[in-house]
Amino acid sequence: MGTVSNVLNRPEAVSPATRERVQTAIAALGFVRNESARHLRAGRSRTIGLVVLDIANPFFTDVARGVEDVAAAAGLAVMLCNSDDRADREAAHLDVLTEQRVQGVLITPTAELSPHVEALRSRGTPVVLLDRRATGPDQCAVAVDDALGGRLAADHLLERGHRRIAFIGSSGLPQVHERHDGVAAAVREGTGSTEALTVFSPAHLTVAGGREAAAQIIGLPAGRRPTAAVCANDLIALGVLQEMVRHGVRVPEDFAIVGYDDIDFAAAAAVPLTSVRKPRVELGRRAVELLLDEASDPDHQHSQPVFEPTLVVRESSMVRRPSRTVVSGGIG
Amino acid sequence: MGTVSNVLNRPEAVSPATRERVQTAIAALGFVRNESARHLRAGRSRTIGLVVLDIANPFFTDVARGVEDVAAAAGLAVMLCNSDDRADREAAHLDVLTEQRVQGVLITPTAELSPHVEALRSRGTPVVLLDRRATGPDQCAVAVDDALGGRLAADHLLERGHRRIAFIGSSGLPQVHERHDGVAAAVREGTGSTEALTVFSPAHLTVAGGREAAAQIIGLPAGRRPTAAVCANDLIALGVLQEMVRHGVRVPEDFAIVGYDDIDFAAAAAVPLTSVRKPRVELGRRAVELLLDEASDPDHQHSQPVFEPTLVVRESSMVRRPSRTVVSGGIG
DNA sequence: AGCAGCGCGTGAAACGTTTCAGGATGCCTG
DNA sequence: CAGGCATCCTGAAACGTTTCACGCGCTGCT
Repeated sequence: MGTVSNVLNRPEAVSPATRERVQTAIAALGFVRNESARHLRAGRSRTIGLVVLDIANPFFTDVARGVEDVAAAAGLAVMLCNSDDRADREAAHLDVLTEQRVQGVLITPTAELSPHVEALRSRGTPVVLLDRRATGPDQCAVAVDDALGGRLAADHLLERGHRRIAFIGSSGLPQVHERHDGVAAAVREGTGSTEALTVFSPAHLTVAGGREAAAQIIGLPAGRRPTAAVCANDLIALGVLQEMVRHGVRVPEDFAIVGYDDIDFAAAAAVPLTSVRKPRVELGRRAVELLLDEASDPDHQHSQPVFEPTLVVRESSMVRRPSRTVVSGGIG
Repeated sequence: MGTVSNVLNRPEAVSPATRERVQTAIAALGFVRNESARHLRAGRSRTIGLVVLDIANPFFTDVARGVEDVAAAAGLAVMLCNSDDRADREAAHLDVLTEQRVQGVLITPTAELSPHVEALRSRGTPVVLLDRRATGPDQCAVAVDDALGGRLAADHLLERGHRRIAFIGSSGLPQVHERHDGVAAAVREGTGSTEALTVFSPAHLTVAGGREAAAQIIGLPAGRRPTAAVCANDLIALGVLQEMVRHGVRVPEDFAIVGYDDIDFAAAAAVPLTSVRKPRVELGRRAVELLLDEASDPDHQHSQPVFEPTLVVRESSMVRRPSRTVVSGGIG
């Protein structure tokens, strides 16, 4: 009935008497609007999608918190989807979101950019990349200067006297690649050598992945073993820490560790972790703001803010190496 | 068009030629079904809601993983909602889920059972309580025997010689209350005294809440200070640990800590945490299974499985107190 | 007193899908 | 060759909401 709709949406257009009567009826019947019907009629839904790489990584739950705050304030529901860094799961989630005709999608994509993302955009659905740089100027993206982050981490270790450094992180993700490049550049400039950096690529960016990489490092002959590691995220760093401790390798005395993201658990670790801090909640908030603008403003200008990370120094890297100012990464 | 619908839903009812033709057209136009229209017509949606107390608590993300696994296998999308232990946010989420006519809701409710939950059930929407006992026989619930969990934790500490024990957890949540009761019963039986147990109720079941309680404990005169704590969850335990370490209190020598949930980070803590393990993923899986049964089976029998927790002993409680077999909690 | 205009309520159409009755076509059988 | 039947497609109705045109009755102005 038209009047009911008016009572709910434009109560001022209904006489007080009728309004009252309708509201009583609504309360008595326990009537609740059917969102699907509203959506069907309106052509636009009141939901946005958020697709993350790993829901078990507190970094992403913090981002999600920022997303939910802003979305809720705008009256939007959030569908939180976990791709687990698998393209097929990501695609499946994107299909569902497409069928639901969500108003927009925030996504930290898996390694390769799925055609499903393009399909969404070509339908006119705004897509904002999260913690990932845009591939072109025609879309919004909220990113972090990961080359800088990598550089901060590496410079810190170099300053402490480390001359054989490991970078631990799978190679697929561009943001991880950027971190690696930052580390590599800093190490090259700091040591004059390209051999001072060893790269380890565990299968996943998880605690288990960290343990796996640490086991490899421990397996190296002492002379070629790195004395410190920059990890692609804090989960890896925690895994490395666990495995080192388990094998009696002292952190930071025998091996220094720097994580990335600065999740809350980094500070609570067996040895509190030095980490590269990103504005987690703010990333999420900002991403939704861009999404909302793109969805509502007809002459929306795409925007690609890049946040600056900072280094938070804690115990896991707080030792100065005996100062042999050897420049090349030779046998030590 | 009816034929298109048939091609998508009952392809065998369409001649191969037409089928082919329609599929080509679908691909060419990038046609994607409108889920809202399907839902409107069908009367039932293909979405379920999951409302958790704290998305930043890894316990709940592990539960969510179990939920997603089973839901995805059944072709259902999951709306993950975070109530942050606030009744108003929970109510808002439940309203949204009601408007979306979700097929069912899994919820770990805040302290008091919201009337919104009853409203949902009276509309015929199945609601399964998660990590929470049912209030009556007329609903499904997946719970853990938290009295047993509390008992396991307390017995362990008593066995190690502790005679003044703290329980740290806000009083509002029934599951926390049950843990407390288990601890209290064990302490009473083990010491013959009711004064051996002190309860601390931080504002939230978070790391910050743990720090808050630890500060209180540290503030007590040495003679009345507990020598160990059972925490209502692992986040609290981590907070307690941090604060103790910060104040130079040695764990476990000066103060033993037992957590609850056994999240992955418990093992990675500064001092690896003894914790009461719950089958996290399994809780989620089971909850969805019950939900699906209730939603589809006309003569569904409500079921209220209770899982048994186990104690995982780690370093945070691994010291035997000097064996003064004092029975009452006197000045020590 | 008559009419313009306003305030409010009514009813129908439309959103995109599924379902189902009905109709067209062609084949088989008697 | 006619009747019956199976196969496949077509068209209309329905889901619940919003929107919009319309119409009714009242107020106030001339």
